[in-house]
Amino acid sequence: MLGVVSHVSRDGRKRRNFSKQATEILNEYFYSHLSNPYPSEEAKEELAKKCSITVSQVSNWFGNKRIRYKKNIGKFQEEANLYAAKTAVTAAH
Amino acid sequence: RVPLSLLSPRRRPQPGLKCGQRTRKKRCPYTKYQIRELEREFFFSVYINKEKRLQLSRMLNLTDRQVKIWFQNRRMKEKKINRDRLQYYSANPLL
DNA sequence: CGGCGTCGTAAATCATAGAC
DNA sequence: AGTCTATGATTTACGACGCC
Repeated sequence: MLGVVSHVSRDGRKRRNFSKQATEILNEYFYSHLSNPYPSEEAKEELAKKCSITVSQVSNWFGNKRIRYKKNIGKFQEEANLYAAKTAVTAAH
Repeated sequence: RVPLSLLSPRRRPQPGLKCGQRTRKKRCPYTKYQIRELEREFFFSVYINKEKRLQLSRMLNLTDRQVKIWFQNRRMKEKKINRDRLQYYSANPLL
């Protein structure tokens, strides 16, 4: 469709999966706010900065994550436990 | 009724879907032809008047509402493109 | 009030990067 | 090297709110 930022933007750069650190940060937020995984605009901006991605990309990531998590909680159980444990540790100290 | 936007920054997601009926229509991708014509009209004007909207919807086999919503979405897409462009350039000042 | 505006989102779908 | 699946982005369709 019309131009847009995705696969190939003007200088032929292709879409890449996000870095492991970025995904880590996003998942930490998601699983520590599992009862309401809807970051405010400000939170999105902060996440975007920390992850070196755009605010739109943060929104896309949460949109995808929410729906995919909801549709198959079982598949994400291991991941959920991992980040739950992680945030518990960091919160304890 | 207190606006949800005041309860917490910006609205909750919840469709609510009050007890009645009105099941949400499943997303139906438009054809290349439909999109070409919608884009053509959008290029002419990003706001479409009722008359042209009715005419377009008849021509493309879409409802009046679908055309209205398509234009709303298309305008939002335009904004997003510009927002992303700005973020891109501010992250890469040399370009 | 009614209609159309934006904003944020759900859900389906698209495109393809990457894992196997 | 070719199949797939996971993942990021885009496309329809709305609900909630605003304005006139």
